[in-house]
Amino acid sequence: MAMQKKMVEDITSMEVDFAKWYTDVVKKAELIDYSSVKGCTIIQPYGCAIWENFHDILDKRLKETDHENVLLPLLIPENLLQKEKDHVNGFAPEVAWVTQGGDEKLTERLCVRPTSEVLFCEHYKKVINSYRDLPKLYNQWGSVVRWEKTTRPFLRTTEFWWQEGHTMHETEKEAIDETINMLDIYADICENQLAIPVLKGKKTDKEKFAGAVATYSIEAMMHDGKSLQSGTTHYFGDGFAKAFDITFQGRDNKPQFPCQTSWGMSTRIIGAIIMTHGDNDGLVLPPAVAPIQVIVIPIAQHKDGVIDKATEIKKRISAFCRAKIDVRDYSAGWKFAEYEMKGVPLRLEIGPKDIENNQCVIVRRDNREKYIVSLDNLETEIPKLLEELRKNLYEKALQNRESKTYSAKNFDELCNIAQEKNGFVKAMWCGDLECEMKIRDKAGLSSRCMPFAQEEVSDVCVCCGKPADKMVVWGKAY
RNA sequence: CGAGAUGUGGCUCAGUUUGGUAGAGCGCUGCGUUCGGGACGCAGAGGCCGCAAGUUCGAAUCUUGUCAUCUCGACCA
Repeated sequence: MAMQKKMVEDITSMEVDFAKWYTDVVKKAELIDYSSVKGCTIIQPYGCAIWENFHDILDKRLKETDHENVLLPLLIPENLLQKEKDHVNGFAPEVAWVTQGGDEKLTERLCVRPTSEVLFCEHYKKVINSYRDLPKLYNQWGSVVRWEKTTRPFLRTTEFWWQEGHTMHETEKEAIDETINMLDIYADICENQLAIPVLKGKKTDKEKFAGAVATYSIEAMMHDGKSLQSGTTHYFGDGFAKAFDITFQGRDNKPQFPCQTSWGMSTRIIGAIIMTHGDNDGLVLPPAVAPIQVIVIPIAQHKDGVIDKATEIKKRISAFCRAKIDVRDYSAGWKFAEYEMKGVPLRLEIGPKDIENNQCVIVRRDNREKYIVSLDNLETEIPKLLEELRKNLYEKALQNRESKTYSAKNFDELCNIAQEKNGFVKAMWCGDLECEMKIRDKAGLSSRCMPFAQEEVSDVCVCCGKPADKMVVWGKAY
């Protein structure tokens, strides 16, 4: 009997070690490679293609809502960064500095942008003069650098790619609406395209962005019950505008400060996709961002006409989906495993018997269900299956979240849940930082957000017992 | 940043205790046989042993430093 040889492509199963499973998937699916600088990763073609698909989806939504893309510098002079106190204090520990140009020491050091608020402010000061210049709805696609102590592929890297929207508005209401509308767009893309259910809510003061009046986020639950902040929007009021002396002449002919927002989603979302949908065979990609939606695999491809027929089918379905054909000289089984690892939503097998019967076999990645489909029906069946797969991914993710969501009325309950389970805990909070800190230190949970969809778990704070009317979702986070 | 672990062909690792001139499996290349769930045979190619300094006649192996990766913790818009 032949010895079963060790498969180098083996992926650690999630139940054994979720963290290792994650890095195995990231590496084996060839999403990223490490560079020689700590926390800096190379996003490989397959990972990059996922990001590009995400980029296209979001960019389209931004343009539909009148946002314009710009490109700002990578470097920020120190004095500029210093202008807004809270902001600089928040970011100081994690900025990288350029101190030398060629052989010459710089008279003023330059920071590599950790985010671009101050750059946008400097520019907005110049281009905003009248209420007629507002709103300004700018967005930038680019990368930023944050010198993190602990890094993990996609989830927290030293350099990461993202979009950062920075907008200026005439009124407070308009700016607040912008932060909420953007959060809605983020949530909509997550849920309807990426099949990731999210909680929309407001961050506590402790968790909010340095310099913001309010921060909102969408929180997604990963397969292991941990939370991943997957998109954020900030309302700044006129704090930055004052610090940077940005004024415009109002409708009343008087100088006024505009109100500002910023918001971003990053390559971290790829981590969310992996940890929401992936399984022990590797990635499972939602069709909207899958670089390959249908992989065509010719069976017994050495036989006459098989490759021709498969190529013809690939060309035909390319009209309505991202399709690829693999005619490499690997066994069919090898290819099956390969594309399952890469999370390709649908596999289309076509062999001599199929050709004879004018049919093919389509297999779904999410549940391995096999369908025998007439070649006459590909145009209707493939989109239908892709959509069913998306729905199923969403349902499974939602079910996972719901099965790992608990509620606690008092501190003991909260601690017990935190001790025994991984997941979200709904509990009331009085609003005091002290209670939030105690919950972090004693229960090991941080506040994820105060969901817009509030529920009254009880009427007193889970920590101090004083009257409370805010429900907070607590959890462990990436 | 604290504690621990690791770094040897593309990948997974052995070799380090006791210093003596580098190994295996997989992958890769070529040819042939296979081909509906990770096929097989034969023949090949491929390694400044993370980097730097030191000890030594001699270092993958010992010493020091440094960089990176992983795990846990602290930190983390």
